[in-house]
Amino acid sequence: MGATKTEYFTDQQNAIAVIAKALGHPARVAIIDYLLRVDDCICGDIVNELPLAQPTVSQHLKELKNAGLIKGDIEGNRICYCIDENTLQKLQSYFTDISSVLEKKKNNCC
Amino acid sequence: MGATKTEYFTDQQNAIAVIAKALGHPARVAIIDYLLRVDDCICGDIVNELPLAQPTVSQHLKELKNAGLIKGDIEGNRICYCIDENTLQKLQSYFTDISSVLEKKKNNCC
DNA sequence: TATCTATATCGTAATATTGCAATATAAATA
DNA sequence: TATTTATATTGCAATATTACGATATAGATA
Repeated sequence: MGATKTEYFTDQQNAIAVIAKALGHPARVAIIDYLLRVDDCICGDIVNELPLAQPTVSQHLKELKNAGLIKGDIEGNRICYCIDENTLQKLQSYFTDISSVLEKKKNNCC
Repeated sequence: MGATKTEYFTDQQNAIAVIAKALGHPARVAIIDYLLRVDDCICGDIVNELPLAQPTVSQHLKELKNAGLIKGDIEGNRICYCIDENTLQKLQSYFTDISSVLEKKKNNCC
């Protein structure tokens, strides 16, 4: 018990859940926000932007990377992270689909 | 240690995280999918649609409700759940914002 | 009223997440 | 080469999540 039963759900459902889960922590939302604000990709100071210790930030970055939401290249001393637009696109089109279904339904029963 | 430090982040960041977290489990994505497929709001058999025990489904429904993603009315013996479009709208517009920022940036450095 | 049916809650075990100090790694620089 | 700087990894404690059996609740129905 305790572990998510991913094998019982569809690939699509699991894929959406993985991406959503990665965004399910304010620090990770803050990281995405920061990467959006920064010009180009000269990152390297994400740690200073967050109210968390360096290992904690590193861990959150790892999770965002595992979920495919960001990608990073080694650049000398530093790592340059930026948003992976493809993955965000996936989530966005999922919501677009939902919206269009809801649009057709127009059920106001609740 | 161990608890998320929500007080360190903005209301917006926390709000997005709460909604995303609720979608961060395939069973809950499956529930949303099911509510989208069902005509009207004559639910009442969500449990049979999922490969999980009834208390587990009930718990997932509670979390979706707490996050504002679904709403439910008591209808006699049953509870009629349906999607709360406003909350989904919030997430969707968040992604739309992100997309428009990315569109302007066009940074291909990673 | 007794029973059935649908859902919620409680209690608890298994597992996962969050956060950080300590330490490791590796490139840059003195 | 020694030091500095940026990031990752390890190890661990605190907390949260996931799942479900047992039980409670409450409307519907016999």
